[in-house]
Amino acid sequence: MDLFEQGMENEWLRQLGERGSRLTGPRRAIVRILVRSRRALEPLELFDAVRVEAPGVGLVTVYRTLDALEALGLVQRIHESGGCRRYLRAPHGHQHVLLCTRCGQAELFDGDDLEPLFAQVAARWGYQIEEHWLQLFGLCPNCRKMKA
Amino acid sequence: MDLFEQGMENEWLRQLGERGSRLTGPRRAIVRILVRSRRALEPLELFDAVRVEAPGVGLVTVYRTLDALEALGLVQRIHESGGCRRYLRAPHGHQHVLLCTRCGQAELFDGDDLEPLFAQVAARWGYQIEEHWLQLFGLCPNCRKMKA
DNA sequence: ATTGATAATGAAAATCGTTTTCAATAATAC
DNA sequence: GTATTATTGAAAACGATTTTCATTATCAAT
Repeated sequence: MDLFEQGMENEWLRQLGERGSRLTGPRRAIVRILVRSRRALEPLELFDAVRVEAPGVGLVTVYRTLDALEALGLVQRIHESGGCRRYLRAPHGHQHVLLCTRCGQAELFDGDDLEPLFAQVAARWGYQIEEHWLQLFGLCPNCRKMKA
Repeated sequence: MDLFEQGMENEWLRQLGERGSRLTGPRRAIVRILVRSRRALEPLELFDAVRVEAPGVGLVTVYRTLDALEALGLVQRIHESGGCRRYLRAPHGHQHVLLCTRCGQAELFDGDDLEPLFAQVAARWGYQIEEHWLQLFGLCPNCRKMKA
């Protein structure tokens, strides 16, 4: 049923292992939750979720595992006006993040190619563009109904 | 010479006053620095800069003034991978932020109209888009030379 | 399977940036 | 000028994250 998540979980563990990390119980539990979450999660939320299945895990390990996954580019910090501490699986290629401001649900959408805009800005300001961030905020279909 | 900054400074003070805030020495000093800075500044950096001209000002007042200016939409927190604590004068309309990753210099560029992209995403995901957030990172002309 | 080297762990303490509290001060309306 | 009351700076409190360290568990080599 959740073949997609299962596959991603295995891939993340593989990449962790390849990097020389040991595949411990806490790490497996943390990856398992992250891969399956439809929302971006704060370290403490993730900690709570992990402890349901793996009661012994410490908050410090959650922080350390998030760092490792971020270093591998598997997970990304999400920036919001209220604070920037939630993490989400990282977008690939031209994907960008779309967040529901009410329930926090997150989507990764394949955005337009923004290169023309970058070229234009680069020409105007003389900058050499290295990176860009685009994020959209709105109401998901469910929350739109709720609100109506 | 710096008529532009001077004008902006007066405008910010006017808006603070209109909101019912008192025009105190510390506030004037903080606004003066912010309006003239070509870089986004952390509260502590701003504090240091302010204290050169107004030695008595406390760090707490810097925080409180930044909050007030942010509430008025005059100043905006800048998001970066290394942390999200620097503040910059806020973009207007379709303006977005362009940051030099080396020296921290910031530009506000008039970006393309991104509405078509939003409409496309809204249609595909059923979201009602409320807000968007675009930032570019790169090397400014000066830092490009330095590096070469 | 057993072992040994060492990466990873959890708990406690330390640290960092920011916010709260509070008595003293200063800006504004009268 | 004077009274009112927002603003101030210093100290203490705070929450999130990081560091430290002794113990435990993974994994490679036997």
